[in-house]
Amino acid sequence: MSLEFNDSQPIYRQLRDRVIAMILDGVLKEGDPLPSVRNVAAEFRVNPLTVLKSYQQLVDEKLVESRRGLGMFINAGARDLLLQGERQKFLQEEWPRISANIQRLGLTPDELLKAAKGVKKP
Amino acid sequence: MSLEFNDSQPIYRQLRDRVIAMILDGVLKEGDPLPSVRNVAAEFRVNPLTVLKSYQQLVDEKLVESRRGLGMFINAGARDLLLQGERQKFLQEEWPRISANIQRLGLTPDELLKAAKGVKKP
DNA sequence: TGTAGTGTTATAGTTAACTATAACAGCTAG
DNA sequence: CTAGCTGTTATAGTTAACTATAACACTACA
Repeated sequence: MSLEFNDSQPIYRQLRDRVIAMILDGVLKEGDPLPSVRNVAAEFRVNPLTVLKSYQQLVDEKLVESRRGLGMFINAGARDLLLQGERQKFLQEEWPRISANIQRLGLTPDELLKAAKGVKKP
Repeated sequence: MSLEFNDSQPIYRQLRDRVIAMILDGVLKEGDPLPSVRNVAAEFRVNPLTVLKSYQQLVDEKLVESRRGLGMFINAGARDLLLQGERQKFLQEEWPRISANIQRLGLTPDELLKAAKGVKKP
């Protein structure tokens, strides 16, 4: 595992997004523990405080709960909360800028499909 | 004019993106001068050095040329350079993450169209 | 010539993000 | 109780981004 980081956003926000993706993808289910602060820090060769900061964001968003001595756990209802919140956030704050960009660059649906994450038929 | 800034990226990069958008949109054509460092700084209530930094990025990318005492001017071929470079950059570095996100959130083409920048038929 | 507009550099200070290192606090399995 | 895993806090230092203020260098134009 080496998943690199983008310099377009602070690491702690990228870590947060990664957990959120895992929840939405069902990799992490409600009640599951997050990978421990120290483990993640070691895995990505990052400072434990940076990981902690990303996890505390998730706590602030009511998505996970922290139990001292035990770990951080995904709250009940976290996925639903996300499907509401993140959808709105994406549609209102990110997508308008992105779609404007796509038009500007004259990108076609075909090109976009080919460049999408998982190419359906290789 | 008050166009606000996003906290997801440094201001100087957002300013750079704004100029690039203007070039792609044809608002700024080759040979045209960019709005002056001081003007932009005043307009967005931002430090002149921040604006300068964004402009110097554009110089590094061979998109504009600086003539001391005169201003900064858009290079010949800038638009073509962009249509090549930015397309690749977008398709390779941004779009995969974005399309994964769209799938994850279960967003439909219909919702995306409605939320796009310019709503075609209101 | 001088003035007003350009880009550019210098100095210096604040804040946020990240880092290293270490210790503290709580839980559980042996 | 101890060892080993959790989260958490403390201290302190580096770097990038941004800010304020000022001066310098160059060009066009009246």
